[in-house]
Amino acid sequence: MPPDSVSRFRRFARAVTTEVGALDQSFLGRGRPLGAARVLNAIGQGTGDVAEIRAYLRLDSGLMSRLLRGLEGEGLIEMQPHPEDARRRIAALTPAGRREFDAYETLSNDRARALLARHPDPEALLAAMDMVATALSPDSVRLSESDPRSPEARYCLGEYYAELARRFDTGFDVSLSRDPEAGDMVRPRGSFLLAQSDGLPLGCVGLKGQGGAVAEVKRLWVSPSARGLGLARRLMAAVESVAQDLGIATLRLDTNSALPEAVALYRRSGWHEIPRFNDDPYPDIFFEKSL
Amino acid sequence: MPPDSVSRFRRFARAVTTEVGALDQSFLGRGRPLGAARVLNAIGQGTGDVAEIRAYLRLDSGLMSRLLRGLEGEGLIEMQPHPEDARRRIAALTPAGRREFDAYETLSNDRARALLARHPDPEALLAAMDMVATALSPDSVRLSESDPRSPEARYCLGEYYAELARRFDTGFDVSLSRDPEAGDMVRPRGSFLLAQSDGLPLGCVGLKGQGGAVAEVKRLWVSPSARGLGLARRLMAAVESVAQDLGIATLRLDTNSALPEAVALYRRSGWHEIPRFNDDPYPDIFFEKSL
DNA sequence: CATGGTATCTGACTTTAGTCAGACACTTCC
DNA sequence: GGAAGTGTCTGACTAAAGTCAGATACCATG
Repeated sequence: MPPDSVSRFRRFARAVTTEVGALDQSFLGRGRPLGAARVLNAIGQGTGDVAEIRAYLRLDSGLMSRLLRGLEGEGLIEMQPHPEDARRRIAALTPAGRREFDAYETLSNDRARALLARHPDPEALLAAMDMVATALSPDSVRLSESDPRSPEARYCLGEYYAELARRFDTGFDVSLSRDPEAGDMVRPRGSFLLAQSDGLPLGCVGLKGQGGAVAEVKRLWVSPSARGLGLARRLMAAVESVAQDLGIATLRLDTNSALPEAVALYRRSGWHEIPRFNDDPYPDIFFEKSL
Repeated sequence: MPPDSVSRFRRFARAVTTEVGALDQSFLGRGRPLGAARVLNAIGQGTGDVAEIRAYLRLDSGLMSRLLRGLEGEGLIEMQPHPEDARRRIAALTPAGRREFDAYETLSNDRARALLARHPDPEALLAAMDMVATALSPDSVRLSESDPRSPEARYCLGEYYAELARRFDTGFDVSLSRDPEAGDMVRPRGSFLLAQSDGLPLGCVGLKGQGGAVAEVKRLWVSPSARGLGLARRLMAAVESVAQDLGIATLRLDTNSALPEAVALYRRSGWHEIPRFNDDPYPDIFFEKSL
């Protein structure tokens, strides 16, 4: 059989099924059935809201109730009433529960580290995993406003600069570009938007304002593992809507013809070319859009 | 939290766990417990040898026996004695079993197709999946002798030519190169080795002989998704051992300095450079090794 | 404040998965 | 040919997972 798409996909499915099964096995080593371990993990990760966990793990209410009682009996969790709705309940880890949760985390993390360590090119493997994870859960990409100095934002900007350096024949040196002050990309003057899927930053865009009716769109970047999903378009639409919110009438941006996808996107979405409006050495095309 | 390696890995793990779970759910739709469905699928895929299936699915002999009886009772399989060992048994699908097996296959395949279809770049996604699958099961790469005209071999050669075309500034045209007759790479004159993991071809190498004491190593290729795992070295070691088997005393090969990894590998493994021994336009370095 | 809807709990189940010891027929090796 | 080992089957279990029909307490609405 030649390796057609479907059988390649299914080889992948077999490999990950084995891996997932092996992780489950290792979870059993802590003397607790898998169902209880999963609930404990969900509580440690998230809100502890019983209904939410139940929806996430797709558990019957009866089963859920019993599993919670089991964990409570072990002294790992404590149940509290929901502050706004006395029918609901919130589970919280006790110190012992936190220790047990950490032990499960360690199992997962060690497995991850071991697998990455024995691979010749961990960064390439992670990039592949990012792409697969994004493809498997494409609906989960969420946009949010963020401080441009947050770790996630810094990560995106770092990737953005690295990509510019690769794309420009002359390389790219941040210090030569007019690096906007982070304060210009924070409300009320501007904003900074992040696209994230399950915690992983996949893209960003900045809105740099000076308090006037004109602002600049900067730092539009989408991770290679998430390209083609329309994320850039979503980011641009979101940043325009934030700009309107801030009372901005005109948006500008500069870009480079070495980034043809970006240029095409701007043209498609109502931007028109204008003459150079700064003396930054890197851009060679300039756009404007009235809101 | 910045996206460190481990949390990227674990995002991937969450995404595939969800996907695996969803596929299991869809399998349940056929009114048969998962255990029985898995056994039926294993029988449809492979040999039907009970011991083999039991090892693959890690099932207790008692459980296995009951699951088989259940499938037999449904009229989906028939048990036959093993021709060489009367203790062992072989399971074979009945026509009804084949239909049921196909229904499960369709569920999996449709899922795969749907996911690939909604992705903007299916080939990139598949390459990522290949890399992940190979990383998750690195021990499973098996070398085997194959006909160079088999579909798997053709696939490898096609990838090999495409890669040469990318790597050479001048491009690469197979017809200009001295394309060996497939017959020269078949025993007794030569051989062709494939590296495969779970059915997916990951690499190849050819041994081209003319019946004399000198033969040529050709077409060494390793898939990008499996590089760095020492596969090229394994292929070269295997081809040398086949050559000894065939009574060949001296091996030669030609290559190009645009492929520095290959050149380094040859130097590391006991080959020494010799003068040009053909007038093929592409190679510019020539090696020899005595066995 | 009555009504319908919601979140969780309880008890009484069934099904599935997994374990273990022993039986049996066969193979392998001395 | 006998001893040790192997592959499968059987019966008797346990544990885990999942289902379902109330019960109970609470919320939202008119």
